[in-house]
Amino acid sequence: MSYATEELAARLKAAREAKGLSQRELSALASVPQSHISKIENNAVDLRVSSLSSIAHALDMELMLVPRKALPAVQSITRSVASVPVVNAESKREIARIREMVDALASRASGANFENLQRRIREITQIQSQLDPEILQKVRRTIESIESSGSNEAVNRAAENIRSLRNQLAHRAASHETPRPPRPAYRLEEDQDG
Amino acid sequence: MSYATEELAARLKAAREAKGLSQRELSALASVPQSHISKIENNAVDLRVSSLSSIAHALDMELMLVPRKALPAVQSITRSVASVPVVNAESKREIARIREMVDALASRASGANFENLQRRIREITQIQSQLDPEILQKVRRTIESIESSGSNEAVNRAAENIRSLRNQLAHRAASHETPRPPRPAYRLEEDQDG
DNA sequence: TATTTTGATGTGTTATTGCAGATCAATGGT
DNA sequence: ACCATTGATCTGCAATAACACATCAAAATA
Repeated sequence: MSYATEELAARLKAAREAKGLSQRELSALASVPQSHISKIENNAVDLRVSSLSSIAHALDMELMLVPRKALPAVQSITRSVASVPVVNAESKREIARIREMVDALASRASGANFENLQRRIREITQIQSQLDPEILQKVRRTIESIESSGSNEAVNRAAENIRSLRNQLAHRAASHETPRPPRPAYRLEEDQDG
Repeated sequence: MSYATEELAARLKAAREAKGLSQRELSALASVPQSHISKIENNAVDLRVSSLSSIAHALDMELMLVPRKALPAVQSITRSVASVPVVNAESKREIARIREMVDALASRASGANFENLQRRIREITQIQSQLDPEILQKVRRTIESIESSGSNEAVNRAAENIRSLRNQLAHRAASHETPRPPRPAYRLEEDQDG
């Protein structure tokens, strides 16, 4: 469609992929037909604000009006937060599979132990940088080991296991990763006219 | 309409009023019927993204998708930039009148001198905080003085005059205004879970 | 290789926007 | 008192988003 919406469409698609969701999965979350999502991502429709908003919500995003003056700052912030740190397709699939398994498990297991496990999983999948399929497969196997027994003890062991993996990742990241955003990276007052 | 769009509508209205534009003026700028703008501001329609976008553009705003994580930071920034610093109705009218006069003048006058004057006027009307009707009336009188003569010299005098007024305002603001955002006012990583 | 999943595309129907143009009460300006 | 402007509201009409399905080729998975 118009140039103005092009970026929004791209952002939606990027956000969905960053979350490792298929169009159909997203369509379920946002209660919108898959066909429609496809059209939207291809910028083939001029959709309604409510639709855009609900899809954005499903992707943990918010639709906002930001003053031109604040644009550079806002863009910088969203970039630094959303920055999709190159999680390859295989990792995404692995993450998706793990999520499924946990969801399936949720019907049987419950309680503080399980919630703890869920948190650990959320933690490790949120690291994103340094996430590679091997690690994720370990995570998956760990969870599979619960599925058979289902005991509280197994849940705890898995949680601890995953925490350990997460720490390994964090350590790896700390050693040879981008040290830190060196500059503030945004400022107000873009000096828009003399 | 839906709760989600309510804030957008409110922001549009606020932005328009902050610019001292009437619905009809905005409708001209955005090529959208006034009746439609009224409905939009009252959140009575679920409008298309292109419409929202074009109106936002006319108001110097941009439609953006921002990740939940970045929301607090972004809101803080946009607030600090857009912060409608209580320009009362009378001042708004005064500003509008000044703009009209300048537009009218633009048909006769032109050149670097006139552009300079225009910039001065933009500057002073953009200060917004500390703008009171008295000052604005002085500005208007100054411009009126050009209208009669129309000489280049008069234009220059007016520009200088307005610059002086602007400096007074800036000084006033610096002395007993909010000193500075004392805290960063925003941070990333809203610690949204565990 | 066989199966499943994914994203893109098509069809028909319904609901609603968006536009045009007019009206109106309230407010403000002269 | 008179006139202009503002914002809200109504009409009809055309365009099209949104939906529910269905289908399909390509890619991923088994």
